[in-house]
Amino acid sequence: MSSGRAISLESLTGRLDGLAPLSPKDRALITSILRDGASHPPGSVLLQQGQAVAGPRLLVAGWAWRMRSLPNGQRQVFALVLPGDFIGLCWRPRPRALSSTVAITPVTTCDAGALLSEVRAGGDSHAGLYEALTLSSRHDEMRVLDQVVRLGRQNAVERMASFLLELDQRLRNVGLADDQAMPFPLSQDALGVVLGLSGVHVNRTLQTLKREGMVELAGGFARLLDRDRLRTISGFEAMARPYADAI
Amino acid sequence: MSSGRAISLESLTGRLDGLAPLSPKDRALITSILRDGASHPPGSVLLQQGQAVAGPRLLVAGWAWRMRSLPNGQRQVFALVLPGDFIGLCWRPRPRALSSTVAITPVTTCDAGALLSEVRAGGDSHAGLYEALTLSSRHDEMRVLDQVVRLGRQNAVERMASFLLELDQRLRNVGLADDQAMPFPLSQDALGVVLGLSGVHVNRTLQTLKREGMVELAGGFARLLDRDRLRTISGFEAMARPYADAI
DNA sequence: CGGCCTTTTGAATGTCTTCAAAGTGCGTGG
DNA sequence: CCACGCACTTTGAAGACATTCAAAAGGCCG
Repeated sequence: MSSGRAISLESLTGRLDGLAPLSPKDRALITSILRDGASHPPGSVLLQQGQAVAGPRLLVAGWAWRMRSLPNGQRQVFALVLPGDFIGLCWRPRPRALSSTVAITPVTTCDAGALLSEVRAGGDSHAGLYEALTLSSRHDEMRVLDQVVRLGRQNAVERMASFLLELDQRLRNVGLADDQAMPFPLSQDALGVVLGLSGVHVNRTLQTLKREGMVELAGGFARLLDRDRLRTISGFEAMARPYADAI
Repeated sequence: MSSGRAISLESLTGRLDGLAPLSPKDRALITSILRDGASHPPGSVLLQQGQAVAGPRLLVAGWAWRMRSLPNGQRQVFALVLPGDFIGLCWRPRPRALSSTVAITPVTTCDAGALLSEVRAGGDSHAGLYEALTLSSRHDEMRVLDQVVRLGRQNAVERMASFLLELDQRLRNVGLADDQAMPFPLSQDALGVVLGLSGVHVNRTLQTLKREGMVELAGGFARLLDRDRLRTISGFEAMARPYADAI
């Protein structure tokens, strides 16, 4: 877990504490599951659609996507999974996965099974962490709805703006980006898969945003130079919404 | 609750029992909440995005859509809500709604707050119903993923086929449709809103399906004349998947 | 019958995809 | 150090799919 892309313990507890106040016991539990991680090369299937979930894991470093593979060989992405996000988190025993989770970059994950069972067994002593985990799942759902809006109602430029703002907010939230720049390991083709666009059109769309001075994208990093204009273009405050309890 | 479109008690308990075996106590509880319903005209907002949920309700008759209103006046539909579906079902106190639910047709709903609190308080005595409710929410999530696939990867004919099959399966599952026909109260414009297409293009798409003898659509009813071919066209077995436990 | 909503049709336009090829950057091995 | 290979980016041109605008036709209810 030495990658520069790995979430720090502070950022992880910070993110969850922002969702619901954590007790010292909660923090200790989080610390304990971070002890040993597993590495997965790009393309690794972290969770297979239709199969029973072995146990929840925490993504610590790298990027993955949550997607469905279609019978005709196509695939559709529902959301990105970033450091600090859980994979296969579910309160019922051995649930079956509705979607696959696949590593895009090299990825590090930790077993979160112990965390889940401790919280479940702990009752009130882990009420804060329980609440934080539930809210975290809620946000996953919210991001899928954002994706529906992108795919259903937005053109290429709008999708790109909305998606870049989402990434910006999420990565800053876990301390992996700052005001200046964020890591951006996606190829233009991969970006097209996420946004439901061809790689060629992603290229032209990015050129527009660059020409207008809103975005810089090079060397594995992205800079949002004009967030206000991007927000205007994106058309909905996908990521400006408070991280609040939500159906 | 006299509408011909209302779900019967048998169908409702049947649907939930298919998700998880219900006890007699579960069935009595379901019966009790069906006693009095409220009527809402088309366009009624049953649940408002961003607002705290007053309490869960059960849709008994009529159709609604779960959607988001965008700042620019556009709207995006995430899923249809049909008789037997819950609205605002959530295990946490006073959650905030991520999406609005709006009546398309005249609608009847029942308060399901008592059901939720009884199940929560009842512990093991309502384990079956608890499981059924949780799975029901899971299926709502699954249908949103189906919608993402439609919007992201399918053309007009494919979307239409996939959507009609979904409706067919869901309505038959609650006894509101049979092998022959299903009620179909949506105008072509409304259908376009659901599928992310213009009303005009919905019209042309339907003509294709009718000309090919796959669908009949008139007088508020739809007939799927060639389900096999529709399944082939739809490209993914959205609704043929077993209603199983799933992430 | 008249009004209103819905469906149908035509034509022009727009956005994105596809195919093909050229250009760029970077690491590996000679 | 240079040459090569490979993946990614960029560019052009043609075509597919869906939208928009406008108008005509159909159906239902007062």
